[in-house]
Amino acid sequence: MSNSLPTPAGPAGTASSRVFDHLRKDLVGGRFVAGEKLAINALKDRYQVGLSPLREALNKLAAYGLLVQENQRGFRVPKLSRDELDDIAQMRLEMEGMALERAIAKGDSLWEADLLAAAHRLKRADITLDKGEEWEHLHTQFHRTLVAPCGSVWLLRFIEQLHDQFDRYRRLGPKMPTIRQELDEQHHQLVELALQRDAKAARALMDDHIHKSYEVALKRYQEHV
Amino acid sequence: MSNSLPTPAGPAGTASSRVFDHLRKDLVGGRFVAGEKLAINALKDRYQVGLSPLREALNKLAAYGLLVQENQRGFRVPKLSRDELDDIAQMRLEMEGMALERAIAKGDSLWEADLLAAAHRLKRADITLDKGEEWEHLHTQFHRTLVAPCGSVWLLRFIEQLHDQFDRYRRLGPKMPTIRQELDEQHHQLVELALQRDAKAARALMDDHIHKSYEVALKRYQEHV
DNA sequence: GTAGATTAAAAAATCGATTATTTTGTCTAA
DNA sequence: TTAGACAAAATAATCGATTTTTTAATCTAC
Repeated sequence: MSNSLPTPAGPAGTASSRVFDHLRKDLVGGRFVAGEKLAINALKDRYQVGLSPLREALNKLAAYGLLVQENQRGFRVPKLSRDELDDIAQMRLEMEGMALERAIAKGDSLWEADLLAAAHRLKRADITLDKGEEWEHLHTQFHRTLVAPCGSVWLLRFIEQLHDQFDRYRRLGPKMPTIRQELDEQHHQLVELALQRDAKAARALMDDHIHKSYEVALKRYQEHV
Repeated sequence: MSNSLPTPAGPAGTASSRVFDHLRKDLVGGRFVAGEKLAINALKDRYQVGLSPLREALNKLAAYGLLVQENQRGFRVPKLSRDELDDIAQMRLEMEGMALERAIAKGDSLWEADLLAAAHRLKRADITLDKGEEWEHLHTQFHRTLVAPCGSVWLLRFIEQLHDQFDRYRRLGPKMPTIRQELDEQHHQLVELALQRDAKAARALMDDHIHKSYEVALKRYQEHV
């Protein structure tokens, strides 16, 4: 996939790619206030990095949609809005539904194994009572695995981007264990339907899953305003 | 649309945004060889800009998908492939079809006027025998106008991105006047169907339009390899 | 000859300082 | 008071030089 975003940079990566990954996580995880203007000098200290790599990371994040750049007045965290949340959720419905159907048509047995593994890891992390980012990462990974063999690099790319945007809403507040459990069960049902190659039922469930997630995100958003 | 790419920066914009716009045009217009490694120092001279703003522009283009960035080894122009062209075309079918249906459902009379105007300008430019980028710009503008009132910022954003990618293939070689005329007629038929609010027929025509464009792009790609 | 090590040249990434622009605060005149 | 002008401070953008890493070239041991 020659066009995908750089994979997370380990200790060997450049300063720019490391701060990009870190900032992306923090932006998606709600560590910044929506609408906030970023104080570049403060970020320099916070992420222990020089001005040049920092600015390069900020530029990438702006092109990716996690920041807004205004000429001569730096970078801000994009505002949140009900309309945009609705937009993002609807786009997720269309695109992840499409991707899931294709993945079910194309996925091989290696995919089946990966999917089971991803679901298992996610469930385990849930039991181990979610220390920080761990569950979030495995959750992202699960959804990524689910649609991975859809055959379209661009579809996957857009879905990833939409997930990041969606999570800015979903992760506004603290955990909601009640709904969470319901959503977790759907993950396993999704695996089952995928293994049975029941595209229609899987898509319906995916729609429901996204819709329930949307309700969580909307509640968070409304509480947060 | 708080999240869209920066609008073209006039003389008042920053060096970074100006070189971004320029590079974007050149990349889409096939002024670079696919797969080519970019010599940053050469670009500095070519675009008359310092290293910092240039690198910021390159970073944005990489996040946008018009460049590939490899840690510690700079930037390259993405390779072209048949598979990717197919992917892009299929995504265009799905997304522009969706956008057009929604635009027809939502567009008001101002949109109708804009659409007629955009189509007219495009036709005129065609008669005036296309001096350089002019036709390309009006063509982009026409397609943008067509789907503009679809109501989804993210859908529009993705379509824009796909157009840029698609045009890397379509604009590989010289003009093809024969097919071009056929495609130009479709632009007017699209306007007509849009004004009649015939979503179904409009979408069918759009599918055909994209399919014909795809055939042009594919031919160009195959000749170019 | 050829794989592997060594060095020299080139290129990428980063730093520290400078310049340009915006923002803030203060003052003045209606 | 309050709109507008001005100056001072803060911030953004850019430059030029330095450091780091990769690439190319050369050499050596088998």
